[in-house]
Amino acid sequence: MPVARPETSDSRVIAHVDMDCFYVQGTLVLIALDAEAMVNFPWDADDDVEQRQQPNLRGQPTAVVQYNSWKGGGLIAVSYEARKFGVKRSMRGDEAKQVCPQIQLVQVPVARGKADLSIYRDAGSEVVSILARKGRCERASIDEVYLDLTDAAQTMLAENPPERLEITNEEVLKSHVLGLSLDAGDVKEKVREWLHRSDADQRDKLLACGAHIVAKLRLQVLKETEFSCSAGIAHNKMLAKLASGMNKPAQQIVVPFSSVMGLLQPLPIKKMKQLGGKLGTSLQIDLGANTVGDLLQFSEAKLQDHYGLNTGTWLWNIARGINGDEVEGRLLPKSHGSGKTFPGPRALKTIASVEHWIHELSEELSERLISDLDQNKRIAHTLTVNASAYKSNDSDSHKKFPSKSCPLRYGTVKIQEDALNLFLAGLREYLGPYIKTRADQCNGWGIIGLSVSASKIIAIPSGTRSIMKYFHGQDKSFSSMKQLNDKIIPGDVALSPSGRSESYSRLLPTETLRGCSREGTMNMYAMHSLDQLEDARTMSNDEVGRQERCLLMTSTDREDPTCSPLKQQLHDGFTGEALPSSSSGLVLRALLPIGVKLVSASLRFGCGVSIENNPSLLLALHRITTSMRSTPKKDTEANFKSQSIFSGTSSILRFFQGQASCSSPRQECVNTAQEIKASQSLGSQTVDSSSGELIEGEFPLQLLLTESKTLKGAPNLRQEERTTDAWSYKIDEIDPSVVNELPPEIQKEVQAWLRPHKRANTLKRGSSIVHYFLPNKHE
DNA sequence: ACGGATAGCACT
DNA sequence: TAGTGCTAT
Repeated sequence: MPVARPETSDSRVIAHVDMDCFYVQGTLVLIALDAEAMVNFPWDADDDVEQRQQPNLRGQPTAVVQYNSWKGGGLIAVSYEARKFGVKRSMRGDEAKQVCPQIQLVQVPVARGKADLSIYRDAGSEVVSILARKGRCERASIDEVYLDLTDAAQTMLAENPPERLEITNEEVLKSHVLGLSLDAGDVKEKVREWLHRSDADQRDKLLACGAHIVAKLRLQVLKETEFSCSAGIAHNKMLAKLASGMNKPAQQIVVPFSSVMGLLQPLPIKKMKQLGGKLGTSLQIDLGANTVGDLLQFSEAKLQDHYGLNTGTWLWNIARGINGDEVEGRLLPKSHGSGKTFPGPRALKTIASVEHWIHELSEELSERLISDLDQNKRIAHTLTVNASAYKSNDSDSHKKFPSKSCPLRYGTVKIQEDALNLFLAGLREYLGPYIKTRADQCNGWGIIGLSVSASKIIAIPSGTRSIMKYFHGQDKSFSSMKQLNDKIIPGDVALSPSGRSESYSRLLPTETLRGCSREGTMNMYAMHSLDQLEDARTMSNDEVGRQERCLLMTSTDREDPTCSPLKQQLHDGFTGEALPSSSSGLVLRALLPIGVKLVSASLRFGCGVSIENNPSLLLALHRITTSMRSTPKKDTEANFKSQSIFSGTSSILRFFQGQASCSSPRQECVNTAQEIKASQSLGSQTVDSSSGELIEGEFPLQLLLTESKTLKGAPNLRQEERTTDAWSYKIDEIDPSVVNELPPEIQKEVQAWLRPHKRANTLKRGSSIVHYFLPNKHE
């Protein structure tokens, strides 16, 4: 009973909308295509035959297939026409041809030797941007959303109740209403009657309003995208989802409260979301429950005994049509991944081949991360590598390949290197203590699947607004994340030429380029929209700036710019020219700590100043702001607080002043993920908190600056894991008078930042920089 | 010795 | 936390 039970009488209006179809290639393709969405698109009739234009596949049995060389490829989507022939997802292309000889097979685009689903994702985003207009919207998958239309429905009911509402579109009359007897007569008339009757239950009226709203939305989607979709309208997510699949394609259905039990009772348990797998099987076998109705006989306690508190309560609830899950207002995915399988004979057996594919996957991932940053101002914080492998000779050949993750550094090359290192660390662990990695040999192992993914994607905070405003003369930033999302996501979906690596600078607005090039050639990526970078640039205006730039250059940036075309380009973007000097030394002094923090974070996370690395600066700043923020306990970013690396100014200053020149970092290999971690942790222990002195005689940051070299042979895994102590930031040692030199509009904020204990409580949370730069309260 | 590529989430 | 497992499409 510790689990809270959601309201039994749920009068929310929730819709689940499911795309029936999908995209094209320049024009149109589809996932589970549907007649209405079909427009002409190129089609490859038989791989070896010439391409011919298929003007119209409307109404024809069609399927989308990826990788056709082996048994015709695998189907990932099947049109409704083809389904009638028994064609099913996950069939082979050849099988599909057997049961449906006339089937048209459309191929998923291939990029970098792997299936590329970006067009589907883009299509999904298009639809989301439309569906999000009328209420809270949650992107549930690439082609599904949940909508919370409660507010809109209530408003509608108050202002324009159904019984007075004239039909503005016929679509709503095509709604299905679960439980409405359809035996006789004019169905439309009955639906009209149901939707508009004035004596209806309040909740039914709300649903009726929801039906109107959804009908309009679906028409809008069709009009703007040519995609059709189906929808379920009910009082909660579970019911809406369940219903949306009942009448496809291009239809919608309402689930009145009164028909919920009738719907669920006979429903095979496996049809319920979440119960399609092992849990559902267990319910059948262990409890003998084959329908949802069968679950009713079990007490909540009994279900909890079997499946735990949460799952038990959840089961008890859904058997009764109760589901309190909220519609999360989230239009964007929480992670990005790129993966590929190498089945059977194609298994990867050499480090070199693995490296190749990791590079390919990482490249795609990096591209998508840049797009995300560009379009949504979000930064991913964690890089994870996963693999599935087999061991042919050894005993426990069924061990799972461990997944490994590390902080994510932006930049294709960095991701490639980090990913490879993560893989190698995983492989080492997988193979056990004996590592024989003579490359290019049959080592008795094979890699069947590889995937590289990025998670912990967090929107860039807007903590430095007023400061940015001062330096920039105007406020281009967003005051809040929500605003940012609202502004960027829905409208701008189709705008930018989603990050091709050919020319990053071409993606920059000319305004940005002007601003940067005039002042030197630090060609900062995406500077235009990111106020934090303004700070970063300002910070680089004097000798400290010079040292920064020096420090920020990685060894490979400096020494080996030609290791890849991209790298070359990036290198070309940075010339290390002096930047104009600052106007006010005092301002700089006041802001120096911020700059130092930036630099420190940059170093810590191994980023350098180059186009592709500027996202890392953002990342760094983000880490700073999140780690400095005094975190409400519910804050999911609370984890960053333990990393508070910016707590020590005097020592930092000393540190910088002590570095008269920037010596060439010695080349050192970072061999494993552990070492990456260790070295990055090292950044925060550069200065000892008590003494304020460098811990090691040799400049330890050099370790950070070295790129990890690609390993072809055995990784040399060191076990030592250094633990870190955060610096303690001596805020009091900053001369308070510098604040007076600051422009009035930011004085208050900086002051509060310098003396948080005095000002913290008086300042409003939210838009203020103080919010982000407060030291952490402990626990 | 193939169902592929991707996501999200709960649990530990 | 990071890593595993399950579920879904």
